[in-house]
Amino acid sequence: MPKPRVVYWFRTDLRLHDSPALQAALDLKPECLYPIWTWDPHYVYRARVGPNRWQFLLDCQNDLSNAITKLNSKSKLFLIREAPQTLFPKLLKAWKITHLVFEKDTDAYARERDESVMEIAKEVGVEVIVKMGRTLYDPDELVKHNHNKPTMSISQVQNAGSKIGDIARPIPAPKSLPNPGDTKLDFEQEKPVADPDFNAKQREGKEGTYNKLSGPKGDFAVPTISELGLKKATTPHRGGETIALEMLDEIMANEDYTATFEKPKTAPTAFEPQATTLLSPHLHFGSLSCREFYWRVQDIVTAYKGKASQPPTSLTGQLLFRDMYFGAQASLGYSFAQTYNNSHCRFIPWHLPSKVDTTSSLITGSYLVDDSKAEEYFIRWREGRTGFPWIDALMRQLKAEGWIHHLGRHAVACFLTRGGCYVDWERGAEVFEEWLLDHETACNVGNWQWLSCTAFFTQFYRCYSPIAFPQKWDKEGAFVKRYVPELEKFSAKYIYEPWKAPIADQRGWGCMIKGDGSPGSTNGGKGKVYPKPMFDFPTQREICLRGMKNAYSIRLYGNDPKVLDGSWRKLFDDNAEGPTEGNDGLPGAMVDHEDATGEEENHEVPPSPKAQKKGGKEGSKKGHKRDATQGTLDGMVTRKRQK
DNA sequence: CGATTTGTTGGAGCA
DNA sequence: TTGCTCCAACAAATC
Repeated sequence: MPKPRVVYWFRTDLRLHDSPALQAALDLKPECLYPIWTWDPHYVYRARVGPNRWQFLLDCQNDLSNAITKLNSKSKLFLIREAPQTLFPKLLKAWKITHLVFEKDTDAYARERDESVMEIAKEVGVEVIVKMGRTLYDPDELVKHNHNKPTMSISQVQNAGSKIGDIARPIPAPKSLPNPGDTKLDFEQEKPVADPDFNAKQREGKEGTYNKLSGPKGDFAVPTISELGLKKATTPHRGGETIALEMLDEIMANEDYTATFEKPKTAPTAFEPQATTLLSPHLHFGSLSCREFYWRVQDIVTAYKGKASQPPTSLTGQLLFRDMYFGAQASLGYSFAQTYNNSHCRFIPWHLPSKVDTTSSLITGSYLVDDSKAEEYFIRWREGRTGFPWIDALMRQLKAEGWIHHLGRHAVACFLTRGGCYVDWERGAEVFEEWLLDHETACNVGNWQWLSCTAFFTQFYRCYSPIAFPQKWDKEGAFVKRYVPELEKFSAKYIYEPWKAPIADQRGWGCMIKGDGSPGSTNGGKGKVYPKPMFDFPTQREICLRGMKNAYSIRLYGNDPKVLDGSWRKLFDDNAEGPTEGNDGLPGAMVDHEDATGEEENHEVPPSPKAQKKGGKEGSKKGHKRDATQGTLDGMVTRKRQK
């Protein structure tokens, strides 16, 4: 029997330490091993990925490629610029591959992709080996041991986990790697269809992801930001396994911190240094193994003389939440990431609801502007000019650095949804998806559902105040002053509500509180301005609470027939909060296939709020392409059957 | 079964 | 400064 020729396909496991799948590849004792990456058009065009996360990904790839070369000077991470669905049929033949090995991925799209790749491999007689490695427990196993239901609470995860058994100890990094074989590519490159391109706005140069199979120099190198045409990153946080392991070492060196960590007690206002580990982006890209993290912490906790913290607030508890969200997503699939058709997400008639493609039941990536005020609130929230310094500082930090503290995420998420703007959580989740370095669909979606009280959490009367909450840690407002420098001279008394500062003080502190923070609102060239608050918070909080109480009493979930067909409106008063008016509008914000508007920027503000949906359709745009956020790649990659 | 407790991370007022 | 109750009140888990 000939020796195996193996392709190891890296995805969200960009590391050498503790990779069960890589270990399985090496256990084959292959004649040659090709470590590869393929550019998935779902990531390039359909996921929302800002410059900071692109940079972090390229960092991870560079670091991994260098680490591979250190183990074998003939090897590296081979980046091949084509969609896996079209590349593999050709590549597996060209390189005479016998085995394809990769880490299991239970994200909704990834499952579909991997299914089709496995089918391809079968057709060309290549054996596929898949190993779980991304989470503490295999999400499918968690679900199985949770009575085949999505894991919706930490206790469910703990119960299911205890039935699965012990969490595996990490596997050491390999000490050597086999040579790759001949890397000739004697086939044509097939380019995916770039349209629609959700990431067009992330680019300033020419998009060159798919210019040549082996890259511009033909050496399979990690692409540069300029090759991909991307804007420059602004984050100080960098990727790669080397950095991740250094960070882990540094954190573990502080045994008190590691053993007594309690998430709710860490300060979201800390910035030098941050109060939490900042390892989440590494967990996302796999530059740090969650089992490595788990056992390093657990061993310190076991040996700790004092009183150690416990899950769920402890460091290991944080990993259990991650597993919980993966378990929920693994069970619910595409519907997990949206309200529509989601059996476990409560239906609330938020403003700015997602449009839904009637043929797929998936949200399209664009939304209905049912209310011009809500649209203004959303845009000001996104741009960090709400007039609430705590919220604005967080949103500016998020955009610039790609990371904010977990409690800061709570504050801005509550503010956008149930505790302020009454805007659909899906709007906020999309912004986080674009800007977060650590964006993980399962965790992001789960946390937005949590904070909006649509799943996982229900106590909507527990509402974060943008004024009182940050004072728990930062009375002086040092955090605000760091990210909203306009206010750097403001006294502690007014730092969280600067609109209350006397005009004379505002003048003395060199910043007037006026306008809405848009580029046009200045002080006529005389000093700085910071916007007035966009609403009275106590009033808005009351409106939201009333809306939530009402929606909760109606008790609809995303898969209720009344939600699916639009008759939910009959259950809400015409003057209830949200797009509730009338009894015969379109179902939710459902749109016909052809009516899906492509671009996020397409939202014309309606002349009068609530008027728009009366007519229903906004004019037919025949032949418009489909643009599902979480959707499949229909029409993007065409799989050619091999003879 | 109904009652009680618990749930990672609220706020205001008070001792 | 910390810890307590109440606010107006959800729902799953547990007793």
